Amino acid sequence: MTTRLRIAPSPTGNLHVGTARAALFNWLYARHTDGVFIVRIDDTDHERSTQDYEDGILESLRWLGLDWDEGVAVGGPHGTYRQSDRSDRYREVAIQLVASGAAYYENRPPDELESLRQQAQKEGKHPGHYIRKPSDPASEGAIRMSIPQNAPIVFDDLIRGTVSFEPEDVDDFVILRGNGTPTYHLASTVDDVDYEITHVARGEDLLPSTPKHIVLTRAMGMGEPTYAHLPLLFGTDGKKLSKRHDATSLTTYRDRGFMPDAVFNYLALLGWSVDGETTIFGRDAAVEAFELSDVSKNPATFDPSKLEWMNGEYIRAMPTPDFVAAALPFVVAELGRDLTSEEMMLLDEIAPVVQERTKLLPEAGEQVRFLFTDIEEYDAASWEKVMTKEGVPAILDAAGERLLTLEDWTPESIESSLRALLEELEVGVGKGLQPMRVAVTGSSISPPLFESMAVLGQSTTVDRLSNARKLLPQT
RNA sequence: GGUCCCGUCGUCUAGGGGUCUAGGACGCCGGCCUCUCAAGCCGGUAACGCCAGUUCAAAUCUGGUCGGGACUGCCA
Repeated sequence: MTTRLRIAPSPTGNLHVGTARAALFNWLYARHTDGVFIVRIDDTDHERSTQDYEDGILESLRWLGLDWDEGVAVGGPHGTYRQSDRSDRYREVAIQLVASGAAYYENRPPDELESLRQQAQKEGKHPGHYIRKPSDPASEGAIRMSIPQNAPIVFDDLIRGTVSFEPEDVDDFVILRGNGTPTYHLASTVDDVDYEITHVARGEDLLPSTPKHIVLTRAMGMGEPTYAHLPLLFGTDGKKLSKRHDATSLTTYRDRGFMPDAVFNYLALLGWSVDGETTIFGRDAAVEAFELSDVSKNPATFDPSKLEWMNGEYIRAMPTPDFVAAALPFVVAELGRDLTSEEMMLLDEIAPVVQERTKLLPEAGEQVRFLFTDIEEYDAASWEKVMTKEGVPAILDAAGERLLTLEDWTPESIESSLRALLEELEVGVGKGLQPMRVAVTGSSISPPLFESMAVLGQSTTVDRLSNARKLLPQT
């Protein structure tokens, strides 16, 4: 039997990292088992669902490299499908469940509602748990599931093991709202049945909903899928990762200059490992080794610093042309304009030494800025620390003079020329080069100096040495 | 409050009765290298929540306890 898995994002926001991680695990298992991976758009909340969010979520999934199988689910864009297209089906099931006695119309007299409200208060439960909010319109015909009280609801979770709920702890939950729209529980369960989903891997926050889904599935006369409840992702405060934490949507990671392969790798490591030793691995290796039953039970704290380290690993491992292509948008953003074709050549030239020093793509923009724009102002701390030292004017003068007449303008030639000069001046290499760095790049932190000068060009380099010199007192 | 889930270095994890004086990775600290910054290399720091029980032997099994989390909506 081929496995069939799905991810069901709701288009009420951008793709959340928690959802992305769940998508990743579903995708890994589907690919590992040569199964099917479906994307379903859970847009039963009409108020908050938007087309833009839907498009963004699909784009994020593609960015992460999670491809879904088109042609299995249809009706939505790009081989996905939307629950909003299946309203009739959900209503039909709800009616059938009422007919079979598995569900009932909620229609309680006012005094009974009041006593329920008081009971809810006493038990510390949300009042709406028993009664609809008065402000809700058209509430006459809500349909609730009736929970069979004869036996505990038990299931074997691939990750948790055997989980059991007593029926009296499961409330009669609404499956069809008063306005005729399905709730999440109904829509999701009906779809899992209709699309013959074999494995439901989702966040542990849905563990308490699982008995509801099982009751529903059985009432439809079907057997439930295999469940695998993934450990939650926590923010650094130890709470479930939610919108209140910063950077919870996948697009922020793309925008901050993270590589999809790195994010994929990092997310896969949250709750799972290849062998306990391997840290860096690609999609194929993950697909090869992945088992849902190997997923950890413990919640995982999202650690941005490890992700950043990993991103650096991936950036350094890329072919340089790929790095240039990935970094270009961030260079453009840094400059606020496009690069000319001449400037593109300069970027290609400097790229290797910048690539080594880049952890997040925007850093590449900062590093190469000095190549494409005049130095409007020097970094204040660098100037203070380096340029106010004694002997700096003489160093800059001598360097400018020497480089002005240098014939072979290459990093190697510049290096030997300047090293020889500093030896003549009896100035240490470290001490002597820093003023030049500040003069040429505007900061005491920059790509390697000789490469920087070589790419910048002879006349510009000499000009910048002289410009900085003019700002210093005459000796 | 009730129900359910979870507890190995600060963080992600390996481990599932002896090979564990607990391994790997990030971070942090120190050193080397070095034109700055990175990278790289070397070294260090640091954990089985606690208490019982089973056993010749427990991080591993059992019970309890403490702690954390999720859910408790006509949101998903």
